[in-house]
Amino acid sequence: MTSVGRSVTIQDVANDSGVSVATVSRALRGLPNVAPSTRERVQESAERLDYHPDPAAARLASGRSRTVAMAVPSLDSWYFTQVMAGVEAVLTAAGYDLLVFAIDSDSARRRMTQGPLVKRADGLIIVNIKLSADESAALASAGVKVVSVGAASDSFSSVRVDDERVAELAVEHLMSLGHRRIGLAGHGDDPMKFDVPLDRRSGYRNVLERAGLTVDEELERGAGFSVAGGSEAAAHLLDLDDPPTAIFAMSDETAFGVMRAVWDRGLRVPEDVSVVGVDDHEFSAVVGLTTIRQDVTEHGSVAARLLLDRFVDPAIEATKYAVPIALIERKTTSAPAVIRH
Amino acid sequence: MTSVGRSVTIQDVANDSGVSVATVSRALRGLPNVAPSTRERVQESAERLDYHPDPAAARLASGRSRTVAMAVPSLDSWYFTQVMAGVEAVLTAAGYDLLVFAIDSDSARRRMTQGPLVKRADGLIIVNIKLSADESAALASAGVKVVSVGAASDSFSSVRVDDERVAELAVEHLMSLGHRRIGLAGHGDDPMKFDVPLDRRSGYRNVLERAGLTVDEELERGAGFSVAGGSEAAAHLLDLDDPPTAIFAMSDETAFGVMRAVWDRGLRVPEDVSVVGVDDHEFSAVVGLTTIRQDVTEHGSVAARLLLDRFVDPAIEATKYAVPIALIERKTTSAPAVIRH
DNA sequence: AACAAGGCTGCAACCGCTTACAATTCTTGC
DNA sequence: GCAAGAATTGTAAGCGGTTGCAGCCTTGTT
Repeated sequence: MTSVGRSVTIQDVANDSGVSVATVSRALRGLPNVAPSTRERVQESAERLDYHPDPAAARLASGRSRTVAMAVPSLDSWYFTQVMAGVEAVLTAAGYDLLVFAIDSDSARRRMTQGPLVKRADGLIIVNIKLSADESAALASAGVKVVSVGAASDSFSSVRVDDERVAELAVEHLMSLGHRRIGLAGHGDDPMKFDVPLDRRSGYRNVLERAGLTVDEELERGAGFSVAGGSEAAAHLLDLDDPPTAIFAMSDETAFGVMRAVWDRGLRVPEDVSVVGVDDHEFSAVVGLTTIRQDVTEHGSVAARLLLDRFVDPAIEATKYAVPIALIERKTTSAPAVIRH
Repeated sequence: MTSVGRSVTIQDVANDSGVSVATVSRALRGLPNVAPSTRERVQESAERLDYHPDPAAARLASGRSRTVAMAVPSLDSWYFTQVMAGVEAVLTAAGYDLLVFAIDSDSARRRMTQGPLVKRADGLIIVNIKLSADESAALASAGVKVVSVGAASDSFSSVRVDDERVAELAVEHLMSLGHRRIGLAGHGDDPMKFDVPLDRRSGYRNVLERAGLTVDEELERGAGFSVAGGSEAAAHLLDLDDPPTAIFAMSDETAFGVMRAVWDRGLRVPEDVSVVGVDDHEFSAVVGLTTIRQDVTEHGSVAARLLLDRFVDPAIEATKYAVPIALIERKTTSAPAVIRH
């Protein structure tokens, strides 16, 4: 029993409905030049026989895989999986498959831009990964459409937030509360070299400069977009001779780490140190973190949609989609205990 | 420029190395019965030409896709993505592709067990989803190997924790601190009908009964494994005439929601209400949540490994792998303010 | 009534790889 | 030195669709 019964093929449907396999193929895929009555008959047969085209065969014959790959630096981060949720929803609705890759090594990265991956997907969504010119060219010449989330690009569409503005919103908020010595946690050398941290640092500096303050590089501390990174950065900042009264963390996860470090020193948030993050992570509401909200799932759904559009019309121009942002004030920011000037 | 150049095929390698395509195929896949010298020559050609077999063609010819699908109730939960990280790492190392599906509707569920999915993957990893006998049979007869994470099964391998024991550890810990009125947040009618919540409730009840306490169903409050669910459940429990002095939440995410609700009432954790969760989520350390630790990523890697084993030896028997657990005491549990008896 | 123009269908050639089976070449035992 | 058996390699038939091209039927024209 449970023999792996040969599954029903297009030939079976053709026999059943009395037409050729070519007509079945055309009828089922909604191509023109099929008599309505024929199409109906074929559809009825297909349904009755529970026919499902073999994706491998279709792929081989057509050269299209109806699959898109998504490459992220790591799978265990909240941000990436939120994006993935958005991507998956749109793709599934359109009948596309989603292939997932973690790009956590050079070899994985090579796999992404060279042979293997390319033959598996029609499109690629990269998240917080910046491609080199060579890599972009390789993908383009292989016919793989790319959409970038997080990092901008000239050669393909991207969806991101205005990162400078994100930082400006956060820092302006802290300035308006009276803070003048504001730490920065989160820029730094990202292994994937993408520009989000740099843009956010620019925004941070813009606000300080516009207010006539001098930028103190001592207050800028690199950190991964992670809890651990935030803790490490905050520990450093709090140990300064003249520590900041507020810290702008480049992501909520970083901010949680910052808060942890503040608490570990017996200090209070926001009485001793104000903290503001970016994302509006699910737990931000739990701990009352003030943050710059962005709809991360929307990043994913927009990216998927842009890619699908590109499939139907390859000539469509690359667009830069900016997701809206907003300051969400909660309980981790307040006026500094001692106003400095 | 950037013309989509025809990529190099097995025929090109055959020509280059002066053998037939059949020999190339055998040589490159490491099959026996290929002269060492020939194999070497073929490998050298393949490498020089940058040959990568077309997965669609291989799939069509062999009937195997070297792809496994992973189905989760939702993609935006910490738990599922941790599992995914473990799965992806193992799969990628073995040269397998990972297809991801969110099973959030009946139609998605049907898609999983019937035609479409089955033709896309050799194996399926389901997380916190319990298959009906019909569904299992459908997959088996289609030749798809299944491994379950979270839910147990008789027909295929599963990896999970001893859920009764998880709950016992948590509740025993609370009892040892002196708590006698302990709330439960998290069991309840899961849309995917899986048994983790029920088993954990059993464990919870076991401890109470062993201690000679009567089970008060009023203290058992359903909730999704989410922050919102935890808040809702805790709000209900705290409104009881005789509220619990401690709450066992079935996941850390649930526990965070519980804590939120406690704080919202102006109460303190653990002084007024002790809280213990399950998972050891990344943020548990941040907020100091006492929890029952389980290595979720390991769930994924073990599941993937079991599946791969099954591919090489289909006759291998279904195993039930239990991931170790441990109580991690932090700062959300303490003796109750008033010891009742 | 003859003819051109479409609208539908079927034919058949791939797509690139796997794998039975046949063919050829080596080894070995005697 | 020769036949049998083992080790290699080649031949060719699929796998299940897609799609360019040709052929057959209707219709509408003149």
